[in-house]
Amino acid sequence: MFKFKQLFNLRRISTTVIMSAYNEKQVQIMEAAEKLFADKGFEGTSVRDIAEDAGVNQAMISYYFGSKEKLMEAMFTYRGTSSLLQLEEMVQDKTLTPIQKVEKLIDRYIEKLLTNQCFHRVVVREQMVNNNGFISDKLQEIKRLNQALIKELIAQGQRNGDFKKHVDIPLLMITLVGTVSHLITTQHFYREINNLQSLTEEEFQKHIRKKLSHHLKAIFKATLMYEQ
Amino acid sequence: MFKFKQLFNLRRISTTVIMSAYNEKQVQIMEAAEKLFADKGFEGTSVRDIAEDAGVNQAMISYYFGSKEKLMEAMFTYRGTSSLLQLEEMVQDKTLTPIQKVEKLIDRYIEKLLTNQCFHRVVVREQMVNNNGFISDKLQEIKRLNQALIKELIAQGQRNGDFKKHVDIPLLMITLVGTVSHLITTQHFYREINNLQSLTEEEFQKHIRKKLSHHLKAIFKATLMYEQ
Amino acid sequence: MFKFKQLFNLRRISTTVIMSAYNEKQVQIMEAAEKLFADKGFEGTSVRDIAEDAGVNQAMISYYFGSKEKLMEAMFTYRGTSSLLQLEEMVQDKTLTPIQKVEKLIDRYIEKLLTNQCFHRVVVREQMVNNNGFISDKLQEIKRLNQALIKELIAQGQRNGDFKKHVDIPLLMITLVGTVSHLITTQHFYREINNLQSLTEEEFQKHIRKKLSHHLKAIFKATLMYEQ
Amino acid sequence: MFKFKQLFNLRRISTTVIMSAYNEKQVQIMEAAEKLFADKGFEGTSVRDIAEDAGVNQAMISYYFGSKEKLMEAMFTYRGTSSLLQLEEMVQDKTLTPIQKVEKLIDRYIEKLLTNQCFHRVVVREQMVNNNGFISDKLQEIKRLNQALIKELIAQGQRNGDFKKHVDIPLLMITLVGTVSHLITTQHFYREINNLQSLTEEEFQKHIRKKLSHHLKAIFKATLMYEQ
DNA sequence: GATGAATGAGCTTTCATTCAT
DNA sequence: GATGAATGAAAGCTCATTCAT
Repeated sequence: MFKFKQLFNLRRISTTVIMSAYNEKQVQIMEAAEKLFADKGFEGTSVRDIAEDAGVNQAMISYYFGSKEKLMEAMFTYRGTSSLLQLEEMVQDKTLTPIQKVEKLIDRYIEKLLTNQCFHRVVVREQMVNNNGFISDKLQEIKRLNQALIKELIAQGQRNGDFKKHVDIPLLMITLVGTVSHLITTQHFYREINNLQSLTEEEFQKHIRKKLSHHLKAIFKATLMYEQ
Repeated sequence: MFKFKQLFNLRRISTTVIMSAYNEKQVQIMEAAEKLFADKGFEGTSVRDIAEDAGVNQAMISYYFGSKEKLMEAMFTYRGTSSLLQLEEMVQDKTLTPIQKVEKLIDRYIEKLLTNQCFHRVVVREQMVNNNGFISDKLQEIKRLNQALIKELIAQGQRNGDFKKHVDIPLLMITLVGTVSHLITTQHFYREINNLQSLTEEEFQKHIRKKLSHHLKAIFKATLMYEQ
Repeated sequence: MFKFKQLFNLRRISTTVIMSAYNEKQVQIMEAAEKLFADKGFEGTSVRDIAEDAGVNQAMISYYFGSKEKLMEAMFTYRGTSSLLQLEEMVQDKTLTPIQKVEKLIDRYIEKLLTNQCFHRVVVREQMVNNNGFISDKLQEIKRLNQALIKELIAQGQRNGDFKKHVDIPLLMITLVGTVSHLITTQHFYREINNLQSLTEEEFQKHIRKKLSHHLKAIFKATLMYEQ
Repeated sequence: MFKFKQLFNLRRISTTVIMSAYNEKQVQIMEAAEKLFADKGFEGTSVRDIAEDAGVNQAMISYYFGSKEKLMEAMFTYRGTSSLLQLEEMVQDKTLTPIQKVEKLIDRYIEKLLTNQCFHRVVVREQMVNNNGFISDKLQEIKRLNQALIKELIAQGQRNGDFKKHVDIPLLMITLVGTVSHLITTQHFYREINNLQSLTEEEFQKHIRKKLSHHLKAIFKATLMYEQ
């Protein structure tokens, strides 16, 4: 019996290939689940639905993940690893000014959430639950780490005099995440209210990417920098 | 049989008081449901849970609302009525400057969401679903109306020269809603990451109210007004 | 919702009516379950089977008993109460000699097991499981009480000189129970091997009742009494 | 494919040694199954459980035995062979008196059941099922043969005047088997009720062996022999 | 008007077995 | 010969709803 064996393998990273800890079928299942959880929520999605969409047998979900719950956790392990903004090297990058770093951070963050909209919607649902065990822990870890790195990044700008001394970093983060997040989760309203139905899906995504980038950069600059 | 008779006509009793169309027991049920839907989602909450928490018979939910689904819709009718920011008179108020109106708007909005956190968490969950029928319609109507009023409000400031000409109002709205919303739905993380566990619940609520107000006003001013 | 409410009512005993703690439908279910558990074992019987045989909906079993497990426990509560041999008054009866009491005991015991063969087969299966929780406790309680009463009964015979001083009461009990029990559970072999297939079921039951009575009384007498 | 080839022919290798028709792995599986079937019953035991306890692959059980059902049958073939009390030579043994033979029979029987308690518990469960196909046949064959031999053995005593003429041999057999059987299957109750928890497992087994031997011999003597 | 009883449909999970190698 | 992967079937249970009073 296979069950859970390779799940805890470390991800081996070579120059080009990232060996996933999950095999093809598992990824297939997780991606079907992700889409459904995003649309209908965890409880609103049945294992039958997932199996059908993933084109696998219903029993295979238990076989590979143990339970629906564990499948969700696996999804967070799978996606969650890349939810860290991988800011470390950027924070230390000496070729960029703090303001360039902030701009890069904003674009990178928008990019990350927009290209993982399904998973992000799952996160939005799950982070509302107070004590979600494994998932809460995972999310808290990611949030804590991201905030620490951004704090350091802003501290650099404060040290060299580019940024104001007193900045409410936690709230600024919440505005960044909250703005992108809210637009992602309510984009159908945004589209309709602002009469953007004529755009193709692709154009629309490009549109909000650009708008968000400009808008958030302006907010960050206004918040962080002295008036010029 | 009683069913659904009076549900959809609000009876305006006097000039100022709107008597709810829902009787005591119905409100009881809706409030229990609201709390549970906020915590565990619509699908994650059983009619039995609601009945238990509301201290009523399980059959009574179908009896009073027709179905679990309809109960949710009733909740949106009940709460949704007051979700309109009631901005009309404020927009027309000639004793306030546009900038004062914006500040009042922000505080009113923060206040509204913070005092209706449970319902707001329900909204956050529900607005993610694309075609939610009645609920989507209700939400869209509210969003559309709110945006129109704010547009008019900002237009006043633009006309009298207080505000910049080119403002991305939709995105500014999304930042307002997204920031408050994200803080509400992830407050347990915010509290832990920023070491605010020592505060009482009440102190913590006061804390975020003040922080949000200051933070969002600064963002709005920076976005709307010319640098001085 | 009904669930488990009246299960813990005390059995009210009036002159003629014994109010069962279980309603008609519950008894119906328990009797269907008893038959099936006897034939196929607890694990070999599905809730579907029980529901079908009892002529009720599958969900009703959970509704009335909570679970399959709890149904079994209810069965032991229902039948177990009468598993006590109700010897108390007989033990104290001064109109009977000890030897008459022993004979009455044997007949009563044979009678009890033969008229409750299904339940008895369930007991035989269940008593093999070492720590069966509620059921083990129930069985132990019954066994302990029965043995205590028989000990007292035999002590009476020993005091008045009818019975031998040194009698292995526990083993004598095991012979009594084991003999009846083994014949009940293997009666189809007994019938075939001893060529009793021509008897009707009723005749056969009468046959073994008589045989057992005679056989066990002889053993008890030989074991308890001095040779004459 | 290998399947079932050699299962049903015992190869008599030398005059005294019977090489089992089952290979090491098969025996391993059967012994794990025996323990589990004894504890939890056939239906209560999953193929996975057996595979785990036997330290083999789950598929191997179907591979070696065809099915779970067939595994059980194989177990009866494996153990059942030795379930015959091998009385033939004893019955014909002219160096022993009938009474000695009966005593030897009792001890041998107690010994057999006590050293094969697991298998015996499986038998107790299975013999309750009315038409168990292969297993019923096997059991009936054993029971029939044993009873015939004992009949002959007792006939010897009757012929030489040691034993009474009218003895209910079938019931006497049932008392023998039933007593040992009932003690084996309810030994945990026996131990507790008679306060024997201080004994080690080994001491306890020795204890009941001795008690049973003495008790059953007394019963047989009283039943078979004239009072002296 | 209100509710205990009842239920069909659906849920997640485990089952024994077979397949492909 | 041996086994990891896979699966249809069935398990026990809970669901939202309706019925009968």
